[in-house]
Amino acid sequence: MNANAKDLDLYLEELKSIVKKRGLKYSLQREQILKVLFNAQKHLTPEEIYNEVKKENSTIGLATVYRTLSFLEREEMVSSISFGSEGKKYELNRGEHHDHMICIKCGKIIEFFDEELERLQEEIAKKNSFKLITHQMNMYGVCKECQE
Amino acid sequence: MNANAKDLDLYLEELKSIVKKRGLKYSLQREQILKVLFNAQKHLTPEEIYNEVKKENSTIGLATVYRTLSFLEREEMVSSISFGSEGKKYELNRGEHHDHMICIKCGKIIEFFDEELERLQEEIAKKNSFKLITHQMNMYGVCKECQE
DNA sequence: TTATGTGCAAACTCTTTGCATTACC
DNA sequence: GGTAATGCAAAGAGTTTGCACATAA
Repeated sequence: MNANAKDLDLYLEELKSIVKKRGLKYSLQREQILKVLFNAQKHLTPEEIYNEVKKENSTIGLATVYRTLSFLEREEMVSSISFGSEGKKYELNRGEHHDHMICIKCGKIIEFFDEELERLQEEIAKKNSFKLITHQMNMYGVCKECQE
Repeated sequence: MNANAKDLDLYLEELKSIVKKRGLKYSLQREQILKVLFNAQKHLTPEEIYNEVKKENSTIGLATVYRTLSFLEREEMVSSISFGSEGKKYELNRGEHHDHMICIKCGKIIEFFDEELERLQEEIAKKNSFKLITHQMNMYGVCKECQE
């Protein structure tokens, strides 16, 4: 059992406990969708998730993917991001908050976390009597590779 | 002639010069859409813009609004923002860049500008060899009024 | 057993496109 | 007069919903 497999188990446990807490049911589909999100090294569209799950479970429906993503987002296990004219993309919440640098050439999304940025926002919110819940900082530009 | 009327004229002049530069044509519809964006005190959906223009010009088509918004965004006269499950909303670019605080209760968008935030981003981009072009910082939370 | 989840298809919303007509230059 | 813009309707994309059936608890 490697570290990754262990981590996945933790997510599956979390899913089980949420499902139980809400009096809902655990299903293979929910597990498969979560697994795909876990294994992805990037943000995925519902369509991409659907195609990925389909490799293991040819009968899954796209509607199930949409329903599951809404459910997982409501339960804060995944987050979505959308930019430009592209649709929503989803990622698994891996604990700590982060922001995004988005390459306008290749579409790659680079995640980052900056302590000072977090502090600064709190300050700006306070200054405006705004009760901050979450934020999304998206920086658009050209990634290192695409500059060459 | 008040200050506002003067400002609007400047935007109309800018539109005329862009249209000329591109070898395109000036139209009443483009002018009316720009005027609506100028008068709006908030971000507008294409549908809202369409309804607003319709009050003065009952034959305008929704497709024209979409086409004009794409055009104005391409020419950097307007910007769009989209959040949550809501569609895109548009605003006139009034010269200086700003970020947004979005109230999750009433949907209000509060604009702000913070010098230090701008500086910090440049720094983060540089640290990651990312060529920054623009950014969007969206802070989600509850506005002063909705906290009461 | 019984309520929830699923798959399918239809419906819906938002946006884009083709085309004949209009209007700008 | 020639070309771009418009309005309309139809087509597309992305997403949601209704319903019968399957399945977890």
